[in-house]
Amino acid sequence: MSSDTKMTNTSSPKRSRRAIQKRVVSVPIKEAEGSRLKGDHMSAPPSDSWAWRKYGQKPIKGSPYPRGYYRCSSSKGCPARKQVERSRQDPNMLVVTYSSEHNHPWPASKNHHNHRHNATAALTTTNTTPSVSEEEEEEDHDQDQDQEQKDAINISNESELISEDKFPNLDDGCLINGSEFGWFTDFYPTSFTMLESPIYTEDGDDTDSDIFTMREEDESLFADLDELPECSTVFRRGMVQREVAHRRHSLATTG
DNA sequence: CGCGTTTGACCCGCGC
DNA sequence: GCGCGGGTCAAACGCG
Repeated sequence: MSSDTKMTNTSSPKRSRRAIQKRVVSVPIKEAEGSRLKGDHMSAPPSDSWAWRKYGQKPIKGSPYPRGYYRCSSSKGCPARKQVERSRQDPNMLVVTYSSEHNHPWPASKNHHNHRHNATAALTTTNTTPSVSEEEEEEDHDQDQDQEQKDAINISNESELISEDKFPNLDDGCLINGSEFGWFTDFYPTSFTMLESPIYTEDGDDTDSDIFTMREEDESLFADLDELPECSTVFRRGMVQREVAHRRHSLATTG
């Protein structure tokens, strides 16, 4: 039969659907974007500069709100995916789960106030490892980490769950973490909360910077990290934010 | 006319 | 082996 052309056959199910690194981020719903149009039945996913196309929506058990599935429409072969759902505890919060990374540079056509380059490159180039790591970094792992995903929902409530317990590596790789969140910060430069749980899978050895390979395109995102009056309030919520704040401080001082 | 959104169906992984 | 829940695709519709 040649009428497959879909995952039904072939496609080599090498990796399970869950065998993909995921990053959960909680962001407050911005009315500005929420009321963009269509009324209010839309959760209005925060625009992170990338073009996302909705390809599905499903009600999630345990949550009164449905979950929307987005895909990067900038490039056809872009594996980048995004899941947006409203927090069960804080309807005012949006839980965005990012999967995979973009395999292409920015959609130059989409002008987008191209931020001004600050000194962000300093940290990004620290552990950057251009090369592969963008098509088959999907490792497999799910144990307590998976649990965090659920916690992520609660995090949006207060973030009390974010403790050293969850990020033992942070003690040694705080910089790396900072870099990871770096791109997030720019996604919501106006009012983000950035409560995320890096749920990368483990393979046994390589689970470091390789997970987060940033490129210049990503770096430019940082540039938007200026003074966020809200950040002072948001950052104190978790050590994760603290790291970023610390990083920003460094940059501000250095550059 | 093209693109994006919407909705239903289908499929897969996992738990019981 | 069956059922549940979740994830993705595909066709249709609406808007720009």
